[in-house]
Amino acid sequence: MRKTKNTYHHGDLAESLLVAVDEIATKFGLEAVTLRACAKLVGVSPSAAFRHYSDKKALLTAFATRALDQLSLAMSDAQYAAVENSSNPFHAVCLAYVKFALEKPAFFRAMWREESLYTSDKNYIAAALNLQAHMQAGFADTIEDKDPDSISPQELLAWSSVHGLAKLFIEGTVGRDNTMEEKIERARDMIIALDSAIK
Amino acid sequence: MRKTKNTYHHGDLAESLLVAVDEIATKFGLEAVTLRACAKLVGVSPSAAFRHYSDKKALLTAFATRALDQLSLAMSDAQYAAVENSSNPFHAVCLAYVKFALEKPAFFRAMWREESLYTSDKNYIAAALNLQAHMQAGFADTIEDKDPDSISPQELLAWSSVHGLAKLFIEGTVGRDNTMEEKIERARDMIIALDSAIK
DNA sequence: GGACTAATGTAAACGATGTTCACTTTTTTT
DNA sequence: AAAAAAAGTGAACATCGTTTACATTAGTCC
Repeated sequence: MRKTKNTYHHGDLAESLLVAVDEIATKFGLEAVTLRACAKLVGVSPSAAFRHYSDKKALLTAFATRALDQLSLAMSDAQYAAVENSSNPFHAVCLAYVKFALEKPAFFRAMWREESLYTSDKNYIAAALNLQAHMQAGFADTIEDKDPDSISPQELLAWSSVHGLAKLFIEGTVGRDNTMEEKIERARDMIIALDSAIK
Repeated sequence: MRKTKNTYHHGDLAESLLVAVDEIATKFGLEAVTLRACAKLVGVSPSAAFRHYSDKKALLTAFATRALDQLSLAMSDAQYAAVENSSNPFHAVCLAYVKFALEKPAFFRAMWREESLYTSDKNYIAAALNLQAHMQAGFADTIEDKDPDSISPQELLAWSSVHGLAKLFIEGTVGRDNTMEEKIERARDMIIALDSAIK
């Protein structure tokens, strides 16, 4: 797989650390992500990480940025598929958002943890704006929008509600004893209610 | 103010620690809340806290519970005032939710930080259910609800959207360079959109 | 009113974490 | 081939949450 001849120089530590964050977060939760654990997983001394990231926060910001991109991708995939099936793209995009949160909670939580992110980071902001664009693209045919640069109240409602539902699910505030399927069903119902409120 | 005669026994350390959490969180943010800092602020040794809370998490859970109660109160106040003024109670309750988040971000964030809370704590769950009840009470005249025990899709939409908007504001994802007034205005607009989607 | 007990505090220590610093090893440049 | 830059190491530090053994106070019972 990877040439482990020269063990001193790693090759692409920056990337490997991100993979390590992924692994640990997925397996043991975001709280278990520690610099030392990542370093150990990669097989490198803790201080090595600082050659590539100024901070733990910087590493997590990079990870969050990547997570945002994944979500954007999932949403545009869903939209594309909906157009193919000639089903409702608005529904599809909204549902994709909630589904992503349910299926990859570590990623979803990571991308919105302001307290452990540099939310002013250029790449992070760009990814967030990109996500917003994908969101609005999904709304395009459903919500009439005069000014495509700003967010209309309807768009804000749509985004807020899927975001909020995802959060409520993940926090366990809502649907604590629902199965995954039931949660998705509830999400679908909410999105239908949302739909009728928007057009 | 407080009799500082006997410095050994504090009197009501459990309560004082909660006040300390409040002070530090409000002044320096939730991340600055550390057991040692709280203890120092109260004037007590770090280990003393463990006589009253099994954990840092337990302390934060108690704080979150209190925050939930405050939010419940703010919402029922808003509802009451709206009824007095014969303005729209649904709008009032929703706006109160977002306003609380904007005005007391530390509290709002504290109550939803699953990662640092015992979300299965009895009191915490009770407070969360109570909040939900206040929410639904605010919706009562607006959203027709067959089964008052469960949450209808419309109610879920309402809750999700105000919760989501609050989060988006606090995270800085939306309205990063809006003033407080502008944010409230946007919230109002969103709630109006929500309203027309629900009845 | 004193003795016993429970409650509540302290001080010192531990392991884990993020981070820094002086140093070494490899890679790149010239 | 030499010099400079890049990427890694290991030891150390401060801080944090937490535990342990001990000290002090408050409450209760005879």
